[in-house]
Amino acid sequence: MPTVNNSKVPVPTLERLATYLRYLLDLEHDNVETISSAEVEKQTGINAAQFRKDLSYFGEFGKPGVGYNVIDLQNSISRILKIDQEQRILLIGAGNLGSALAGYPGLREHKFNLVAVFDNNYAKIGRKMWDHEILDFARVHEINAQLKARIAILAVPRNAAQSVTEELIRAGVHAILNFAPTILRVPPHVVVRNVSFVQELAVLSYHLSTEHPENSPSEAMED
Amino acid sequence: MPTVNNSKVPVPTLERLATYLRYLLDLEHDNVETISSAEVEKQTGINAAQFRKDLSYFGEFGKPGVGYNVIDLQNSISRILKIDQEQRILLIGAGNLGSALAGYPGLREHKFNLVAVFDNNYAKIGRKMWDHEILDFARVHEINAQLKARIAILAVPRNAAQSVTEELIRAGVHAILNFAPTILRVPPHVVVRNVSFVQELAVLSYHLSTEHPENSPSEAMED
DNA sequence: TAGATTGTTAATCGATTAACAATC
DNA sequence: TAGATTGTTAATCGATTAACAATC
Repeated sequence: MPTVNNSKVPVPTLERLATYLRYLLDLEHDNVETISSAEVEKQTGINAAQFRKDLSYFGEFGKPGVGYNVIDLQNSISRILKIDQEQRILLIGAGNLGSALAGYPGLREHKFNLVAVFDNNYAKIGRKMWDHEILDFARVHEINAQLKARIAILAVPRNAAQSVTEELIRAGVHAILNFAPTILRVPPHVVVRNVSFVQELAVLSYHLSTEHPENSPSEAMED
Repeated sequence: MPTVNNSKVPVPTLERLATYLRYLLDLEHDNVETISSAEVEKQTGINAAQFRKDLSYFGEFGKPGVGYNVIDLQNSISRILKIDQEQRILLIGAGNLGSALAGYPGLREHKFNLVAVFDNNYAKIGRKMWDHEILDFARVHEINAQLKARIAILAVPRNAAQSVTEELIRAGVHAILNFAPTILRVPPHVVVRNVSFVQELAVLSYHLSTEHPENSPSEAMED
């Protein structure tokens, strides 16, 4: 996917940082104070050298002979990903998926702040979804001039996705999480991440069929 | 993510195959009969050699000097991904996300057949979600002995995810699409794909902050 | 035939991982 | 100090892409 990669940090590194953060929150919950990269490997399956390398793009966070302070590393990763501060988000599309996303508590927990919900369906505009009034997408430019959100979640039908994207960019959005099953064409300064359920299921389907001649229920867990 | 990769086909190739398929459906809709790899590159941004290489893992699908027949290639890719035939799917978790997924028409369109919905909440069991009665997850083994679904979609809270996964594997599931924000430990014959909204947003957030000093709305589309 | 485009080889690029000197 | 573990370099691995002979 031709997603912009202006920096030298590999995208897989960024994805893993989010994984580490989640894992560190678990460790904090279990009152673990310090963790070594070897322990990370044992518990997450991510190679210890990979973990250290990922962090090394951003600085030095551990103590040789000791490891990493769980809370400090949490804070460092949050700061790297810029999710230590509020990130305002627009949601476009108040259908089933939009509604599920708007109601997802994980957003708030990570300081993602859904500031407005838009749709173009007059049957929906003016109604409430969770605690958000559904706004007319035609007003997105005007409204985002105030809100200044830079991230949008796109949960619209595929045939609307490209035109909505272009309007969002005019309204000042720089980053789009796209749930529509289509490739968005965007200028180089805009970042897009695609989520496609059907694609994920197709990859699973491929693995199933090739690897499993027949039903073989198993009890063993690896590691 | 330590997802199983028993075959020699790169996972990115499989992901792109699903993308090509989507694109070919658009072409069919536009009554395009034949397409060249150069045209694919122009319209999807995926390198022409990449496209040909991806297909070459599975055979020869084009005619030198001519290109690829749109319909034939659709059928070939569907067969490769094994989505030319019905794939039965279990959905675990009848919350907001589960409901949105169950109502998603894209599943049916791609021959994914949601055959049962489970939850462990007695307030939900017995109710209807779309056209599915919500079943007691405690009965998954018994019920899937009949249904023989091999794919499950996991839309449960993170703290339930691991135990539900283990029960699913005992019930004969080999492939899991995991929406819970946690790393699942599975035996080697089980394939997992993770979807994490927060992770996606975190990657977007990183790119935003590093690349855009200030608001600069733009009208230009690339290409 | 001449022109176009494939399938595949080889070169390039980039990400992962092993190894180890530095250091707590 | 001795043991543990980091940060980083260098080696390995694998995926992407350019180039081109084969062929329609």
